[in-house]
Amino acid sequence: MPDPTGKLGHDSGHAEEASFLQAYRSQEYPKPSVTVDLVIFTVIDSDLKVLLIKRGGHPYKDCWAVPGGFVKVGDGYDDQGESLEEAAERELVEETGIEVTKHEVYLEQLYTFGKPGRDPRMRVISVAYYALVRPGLAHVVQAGTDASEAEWVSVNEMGENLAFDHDNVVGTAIQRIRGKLDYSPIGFQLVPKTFTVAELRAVYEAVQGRNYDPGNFRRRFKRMQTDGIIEPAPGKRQTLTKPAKVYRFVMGGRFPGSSA
Amino acid sequence: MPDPTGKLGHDSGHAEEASFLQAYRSQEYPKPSVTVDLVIFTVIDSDLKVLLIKRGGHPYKDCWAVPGGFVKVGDGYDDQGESLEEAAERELVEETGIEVTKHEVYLEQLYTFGKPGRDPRMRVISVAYYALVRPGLAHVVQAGTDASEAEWVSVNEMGENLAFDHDNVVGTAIQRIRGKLDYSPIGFQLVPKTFTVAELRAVYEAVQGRNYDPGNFRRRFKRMQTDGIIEPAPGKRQTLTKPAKVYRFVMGGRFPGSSA
DNA sequence: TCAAAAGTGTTGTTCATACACCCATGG
DNA sequence: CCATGGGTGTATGAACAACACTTTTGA
Repeated sequence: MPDPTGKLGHDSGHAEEASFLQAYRSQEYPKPSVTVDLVIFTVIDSDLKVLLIKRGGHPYKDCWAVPGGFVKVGDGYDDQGESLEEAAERELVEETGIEVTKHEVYLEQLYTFGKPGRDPRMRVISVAYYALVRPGLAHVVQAGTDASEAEWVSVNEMGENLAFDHDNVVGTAIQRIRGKLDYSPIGFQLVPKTFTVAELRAVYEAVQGRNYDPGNFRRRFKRMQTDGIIEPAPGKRQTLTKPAKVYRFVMGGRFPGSSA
Repeated sequence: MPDPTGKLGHDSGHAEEASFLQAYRSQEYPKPSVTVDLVIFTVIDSDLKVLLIKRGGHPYKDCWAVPGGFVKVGDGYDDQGESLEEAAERELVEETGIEVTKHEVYLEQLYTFGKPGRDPRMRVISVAYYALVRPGLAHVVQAGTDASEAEWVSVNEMGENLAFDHDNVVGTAIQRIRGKLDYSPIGFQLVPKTFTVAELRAVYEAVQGRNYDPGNFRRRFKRMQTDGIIEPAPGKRQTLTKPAKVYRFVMGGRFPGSSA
């Protein structure tokens, strides 16, 4: 939208017209490469994990990094390529074999990282997304990856040695989901489609990195139920001791305070 | 970060790496244009306003749009150009004459819009920022704009007829500040450096589009004071009737719940 | 003196936290 | 029977909302 012509607009014969033409002939200006990076979360064994990929080539060879790829840009007027969201979904399928619509994966734009020098080869601007994958789907990962090593890494065991500025990217993503957990329904995206109170609580504890009082959490859970956010589901869950009721997330029910 | 070489990346020797990079630099893939758009807010007459610019050229000639410009990308290894943040700051100065550091303007990345076709001329990916400008500085705008019309437009009087997808951009920005107002100190960025309780309340009302109970808001105000977020400032503010005490924002005091 | 805005008090509701407690089941 | 975890009750305090109320000023 910002447009080159807009400000200088009146195409009279000013010195500004030069830059007008330059801007319009898009090839004159150098353009950055634009990629989409994906921070993919899941919860395994009550532990928040991120999908990392071991880099096979330079730079940062043998370092762990977050999966990502170039945004497909068309080459003309007719074809302007894919959207950022589509690029992110495509990347998710390529890396994990998981399809967003089919598996009801939550995918949201996180932040755009564009500091010069973050990729030593060239100017790269990277639009980061984060995805929340249900535990049951986590296994699919092995199949989707081509040759490169992929692994679920606990956010607690993760050092500060990721490739590029991916430490920052992952850190930002963690902050985001921690912040959103309390006032948006993202917690349900990290739990099986039917779940018990304790399972949801485990997710909350994994994300926030602290313990919740079981009784208080149950009350909070009940409030969500009366608000129509969750509802009982048929069946029970077998635990170590007493079997527990299972619930499911109600897609239509609006979360309190989530007008957006 | 996603990298081209990463996935394919079986490049063996270091010697090869240089030439590999050179080879890669040749633009095999088409790249998008990347711009920075700016949603600049201020509060005038207890009304939330956005700075819009009338477009002089096509497309969307004579439509109102949000200011924006291209991100400067270097053309080589040494120079990779300016960061997104720098581009946003530069754009702010160019359009309004306001300097971020000097005038303590709040500037934050909002969202990245990249749908194909949003600019009919070419593929444009636009990283949007929003800025919060104190009322006293709003006048500077007239000076900074070159030829093109610029105007503070009330968000309430704004239709759905902005250029490109700028309706969406502005709408997203409004949502953002509405959401952040309650749990972050952004409200102080829309008020003079010293302010009264009523002035801050007016800002809150302008942003949220609803009225706050003066008594209750005062209590909330006091709580911020005991929390060390704001402190009394010397002087008084002359109002229509009874003069009011003025306060100032304490830069160091951390906002409750704003760990990030 | 009167309107308007500054400033205070009171009450009720909701929600988070802490913590004590009962109940059912598998070992 | 007994430990574990499912499930319930109660008390406290913080914060918000609604609303009545007093005080201070300029016109």
